[in-house]
Amino acid sequence: MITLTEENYIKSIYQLGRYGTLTVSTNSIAEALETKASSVTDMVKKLAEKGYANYKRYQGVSLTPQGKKIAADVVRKHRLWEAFLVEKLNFTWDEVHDIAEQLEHIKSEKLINELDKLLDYPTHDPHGDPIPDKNGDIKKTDKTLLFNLAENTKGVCVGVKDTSSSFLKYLDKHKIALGSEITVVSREDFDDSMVIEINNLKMSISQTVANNLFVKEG
Amino acid sequence: MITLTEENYIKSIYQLGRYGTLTVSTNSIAEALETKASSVTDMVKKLAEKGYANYKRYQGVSLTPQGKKIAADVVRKHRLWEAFLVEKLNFTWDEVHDIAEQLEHIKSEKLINELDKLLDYPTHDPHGDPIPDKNGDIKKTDKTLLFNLAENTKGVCVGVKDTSSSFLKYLDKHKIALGSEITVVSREDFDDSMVIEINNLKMSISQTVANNLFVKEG
DNA sequence: ATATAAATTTAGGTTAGTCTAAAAATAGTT
DNA sequence: AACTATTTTTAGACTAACCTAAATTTATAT
Repeated sequence: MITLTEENYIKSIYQLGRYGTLTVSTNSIAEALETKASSVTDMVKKLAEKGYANYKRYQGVSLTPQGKKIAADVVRKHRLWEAFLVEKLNFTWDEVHDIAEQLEHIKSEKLINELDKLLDYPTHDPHGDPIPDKNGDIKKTDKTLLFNLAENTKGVCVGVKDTSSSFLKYLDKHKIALGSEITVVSREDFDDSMVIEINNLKMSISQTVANNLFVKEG
Repeated sequence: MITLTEENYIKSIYQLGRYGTLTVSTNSIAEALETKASSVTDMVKKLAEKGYANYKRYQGVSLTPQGKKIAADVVRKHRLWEAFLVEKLNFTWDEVHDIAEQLEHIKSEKLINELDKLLDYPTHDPHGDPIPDKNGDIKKTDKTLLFNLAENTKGVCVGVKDTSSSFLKYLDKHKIALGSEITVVSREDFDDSMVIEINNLKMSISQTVANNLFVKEG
């Protein structure tokens, strides 16, 4: 049996390693889980013993195929529950993360499959993140950060990188949502801010905002 | 903060004490939770310290008003989740208990209130057990065990006492469900079995069955 | 290449929840 | 009332997950 804590470590390793990094550092895991590096070392040894992780002292960690499957399952559950909360229970996208952190550990294959069916097999969660399928496979889309768009190009908002409540509320306030069409009007060199047009209104956004919004070009 | 384990102990004390017993024995809690009496003693001391239980050595345990509120909340969540699984996710009444045992510990007031709304404020779970309201109040109905019915009296099935999968499947097989009208045709003295009529068919049931079916007389 | 800084691991200790075995209290029986 | 059986509690020990502080390894900079 796998414990709740083990699942959380595996999920962290998975998510930290998601953008190419072959191996994940002890410190980054500790930071992500708000725990201490020494605790991470302990757990990572255990995960390696159980066959979920590859680990050599001082060399970082990666997941075995078995570990990856577990991680993808947890992520799948997390995102399906988020979709459920928004679609069926009137939650907003800034309210769902913490509850999904709890729900993602519920063990029942039928439950998650029925949830999937009830929601009509969604491919993305309310933040635009893809939902892994039953096999753990994710079909990745060619999205880029708004920050990478050149002047006078357009994009459609397809996701957020920062899913913190404060950022999501900022977006709500300015009527920026998944599906919004955004045009980059101009870029400011000195502070990397940019002026965008959205809903026929021009507004200035900071580099931070532009670096946390995913868009699909064109 | 209250831990998952503490919640489970409190729920057990609540449910064991539900039929009148002023105080619940250490052994009965141990049996209900499949643990050892010595572990129960430890936990019960802690619950008393935290103000959730009344406890004097060798004298059994009861819940304080605070403890009762916690227990009723957990039971409310358990039964609402069971109703949800059956109503919205195509589960049968014999499949829901174990999953609800997990879901009952999810912490989110909004979640449970929205679930309540989605289900249109159900008063009973799929086994006929009443769902406590937000204040922890349960309106109890005047149900009795089928075993207590005299010959030639009728009752409507309104609940089950044993919620084990095997018993529920037995009922399914013989087309006995909540709402079924049952007539006691005759009673057998020597083994306490009885013959009942249901769906225009006569069948014999054992004492065990009659002692685990709740009916509303008349 | 060596010194220093940063990251990681080890060593030893804490807490929650559990267990077994032994001791103490209560209940039941003659 | 005294003996026995049952129930409950205590004592001491275990595991999972965590911590701090010290030691070790790797990385960085002169």
